[in-house]
Amino acid sequence: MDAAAGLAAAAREGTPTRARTRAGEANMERILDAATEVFSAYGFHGARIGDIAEAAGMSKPNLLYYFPSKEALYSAALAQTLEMWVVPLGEMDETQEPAAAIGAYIVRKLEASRDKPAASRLFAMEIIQGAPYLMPLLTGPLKTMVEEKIATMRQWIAAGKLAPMDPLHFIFTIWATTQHYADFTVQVRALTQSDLSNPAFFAAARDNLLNVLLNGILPRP
Amino acid sequence: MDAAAGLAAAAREGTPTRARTRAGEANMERILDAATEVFSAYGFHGARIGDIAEAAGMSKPNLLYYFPSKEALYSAALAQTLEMWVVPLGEMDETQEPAAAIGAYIVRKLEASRDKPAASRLFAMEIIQGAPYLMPLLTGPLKTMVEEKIATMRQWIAAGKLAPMDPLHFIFTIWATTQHYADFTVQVRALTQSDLSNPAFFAAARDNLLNVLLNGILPRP
DNA sequence: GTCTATAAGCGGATAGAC
DNA sequence: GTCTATCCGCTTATAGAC
Repeated sequence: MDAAAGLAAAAREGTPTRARTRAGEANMERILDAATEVFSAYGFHGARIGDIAEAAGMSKPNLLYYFPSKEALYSAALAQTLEMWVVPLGEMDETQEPAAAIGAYIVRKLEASRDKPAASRLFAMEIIQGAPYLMPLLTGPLKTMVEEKIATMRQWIAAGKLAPMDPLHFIFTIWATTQHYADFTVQVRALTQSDLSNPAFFAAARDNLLNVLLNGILPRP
Repeated sequence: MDAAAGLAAAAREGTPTRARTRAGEANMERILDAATEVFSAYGFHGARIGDIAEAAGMSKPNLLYYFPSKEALYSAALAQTLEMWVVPLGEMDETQEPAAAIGAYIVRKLEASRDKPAASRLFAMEIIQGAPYLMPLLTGPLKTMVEEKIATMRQWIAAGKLAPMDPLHFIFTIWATTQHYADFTVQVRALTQSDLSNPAFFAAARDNLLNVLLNGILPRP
């Protein structure tokens, strides 16, 4: 979707890189993956450039050859994360049936929590810490997109396809519940000895969410 | 409730303090409040003892007179936070009607997000970072308590007072949705220009949650 | 109990050889 | 492009006067 792609692209702006060779690109990818992992686990200040370099299999100065500073690296890791975060929302539109559209969105978000948990945690930490890097994107493109989706849900309600409810708070409810499994994995694991990477657990989480959330908003027959 | 009090008390263990005078106690409280604020905003590593001291209105060495190290201070702030986190869960028991009991729990948690948002964020950061301090409490007392509440919900389901569902995932759903308003305040504010401290916004969030979550689990008439 | 001054160590970033 | 060696600033924690 356009808005989502634009949002992610906007986040990438102002991130000076290096080296356009094939090996260089591969290195940058390894660095970004390592950075996502380490930043999400220790926060911006707690993360050590040396740890990221080690995880990426290179020396500290070599990492700094590709990304000029810790801030630039953090910013780049966040930008990569954003894409995963907003694209699924863009896929929901008013031509679909609400139960199918919202159900698909919930499942996509839950899959994202399963497949890229560190990215979800990185995003969560950035927001918790006040969104120093992402704030312009929240108040700009993300807001526009959310308003679009609220309008879609209002149409569904007007058409009697959804029970009357507050679409904005319902979007928060979807975000909160699906991201919880990634952001609070450690707590989930402590209480269940399992997580989304276990197919049976994933299915149970998915069924609970579809069941509770869709039952909560579909009109009573 | 006993389990909840025990949990919070356990978290306080091993936190050597100082000074038992009245003024000393007041200072320690001011320090803990400041610490909760600063640690939740910057993370453990990002937080500066100097900033906490300033926010508490005293010098850095004086703060270190009350708490022997940054770690001890962090640990103490977390312990204070835990109480707020677990006590409401303990209040839910099988003598109540499920809709009333669960509804009351949701509202209590949402009030906690409104009244102590920094504490919620501190807890979230600790979990996201792997729960280095709280892990023993998660696998021990918290787990016991959650299992108790799951049993309660199973009784309600067996009695036909709740639709068949997965109580554990439903508890995650409640935690996720209520804490979202504290942990992601910055995003919520960016999208709505409001937050839980605004009574109308609080009412809208509460009504959405009660509506969606309770509709989702009450048996169809 | 509270302060000033300072010690000690760590981590981001750079210089410069290869 | 990648490394070793090093600089410099910043922050925790302590010493010791008041």
